[in-house]
Amino acid sequence: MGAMSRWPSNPRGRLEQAAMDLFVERGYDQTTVADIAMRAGLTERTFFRHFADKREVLFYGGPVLQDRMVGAVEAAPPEAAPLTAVAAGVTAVAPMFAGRHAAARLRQSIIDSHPELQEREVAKLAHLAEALADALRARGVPDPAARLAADSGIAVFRAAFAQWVTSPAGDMRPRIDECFDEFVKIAEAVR
Amino acid sequence: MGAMSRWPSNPRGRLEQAAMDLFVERGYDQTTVADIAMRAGLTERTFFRHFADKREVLFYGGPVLQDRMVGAVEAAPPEAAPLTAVAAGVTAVAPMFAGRHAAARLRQSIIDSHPELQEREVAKLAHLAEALADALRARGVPDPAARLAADSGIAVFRAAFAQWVTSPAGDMRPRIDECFDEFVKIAEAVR
DNA sequence: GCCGATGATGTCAGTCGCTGACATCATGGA
DNA sequence: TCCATGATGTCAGCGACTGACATCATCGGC
Repeated sequence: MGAMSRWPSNPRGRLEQAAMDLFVERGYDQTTVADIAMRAGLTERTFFRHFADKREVLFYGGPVLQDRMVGAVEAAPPEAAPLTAVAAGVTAVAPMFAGRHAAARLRQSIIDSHPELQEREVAKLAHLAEALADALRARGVPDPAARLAADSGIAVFRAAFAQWVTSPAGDMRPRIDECFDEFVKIAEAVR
Repeated sequence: MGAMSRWPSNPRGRLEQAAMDLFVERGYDQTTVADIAMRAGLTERTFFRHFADKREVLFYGGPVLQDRMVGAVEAAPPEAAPLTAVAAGVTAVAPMFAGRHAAARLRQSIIDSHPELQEREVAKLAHLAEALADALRARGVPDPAARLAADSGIAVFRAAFAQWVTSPAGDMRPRIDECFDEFVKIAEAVR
């Protein structure tokens, strides 16, 4: 096993850092993978052993977020309504952003600077929605309700995140609650 | 429905058709852009003059759909609630799928066969959602409501489309209405 | 009917993302 | 000590994509 994260090693972290730095310094498409690897003291080939492609270096936190969110949905009481379970999933993830406001902001500015990265971001969110929908189906929620509830949860998350990053630092939780309330109001106002 | 254009020209259509054929015959990543161009009687360079990249050849109908949907939102009565306006946009687009069930099904099976294409598809939907949100903001709907209502509309559209393609041929309109009702029920059940 | 402008296409060369195959090297356990 | 293992380096190559320039067809003006 022994994957120690001492200083000289931790190649993955070094690659992530080098990539972020270079993307900020020169921009995403003025940075080659070879550049990133060189700054991290590694080779291009090694980069691709740690990340599936150039974009992925910015999205490595994804799986953790997904596991947490899906776990909270699975842990919700069986009698909870679909959207209630999804809301539990979304709020369960809020603490993961504590103290990361500056980093999230920087990361988001990079993503917003290049369509290729935005594409990957929405793909990650779609994947997350799919995992949420699967968790709901496992709770007995049929389609299309499962898909709709999952996509609704992601919509709330996206809106809350957007509010959170563009505001001065603070907790993400109240933003989620606000957006969730707003979401319900919008849906009810249609009557 | 063939409408396979006449012999002379219409290079874009020929490229689209050649790409579809080859993707079905050999699969997406066993098909090079040079293959597509050759079958269409053109060169690789010409392919990239008509489509921004290899994926785009499958997504050329996007802008039309978006214009129609956004137009319907803009045309909705000013006093209509955000989600009502969005619903008008989504339903306005249903007729565009009439008589295209088989084609849509084929296209979807190709997209589902490769992550790169799924990524592009959700990116297109995200772009559509953004356009919808802009139309709502132009109607005076503030954030995060505009974003939430737009994403909700896209969620309904996705769910309705998924129901429609996986069912025997028929009109898409009732699917949209069903999914919209289901969506409202889900949102209300949270109380 | 000729002629030059315009736009679409072909040709060529090159960069970069990404992969397979194989060599090297450090580490740790038998 | 030795060798199994995993991480890294090296090399060759494919395919997506782009810029630059040449060619060619078409068409309006003369």
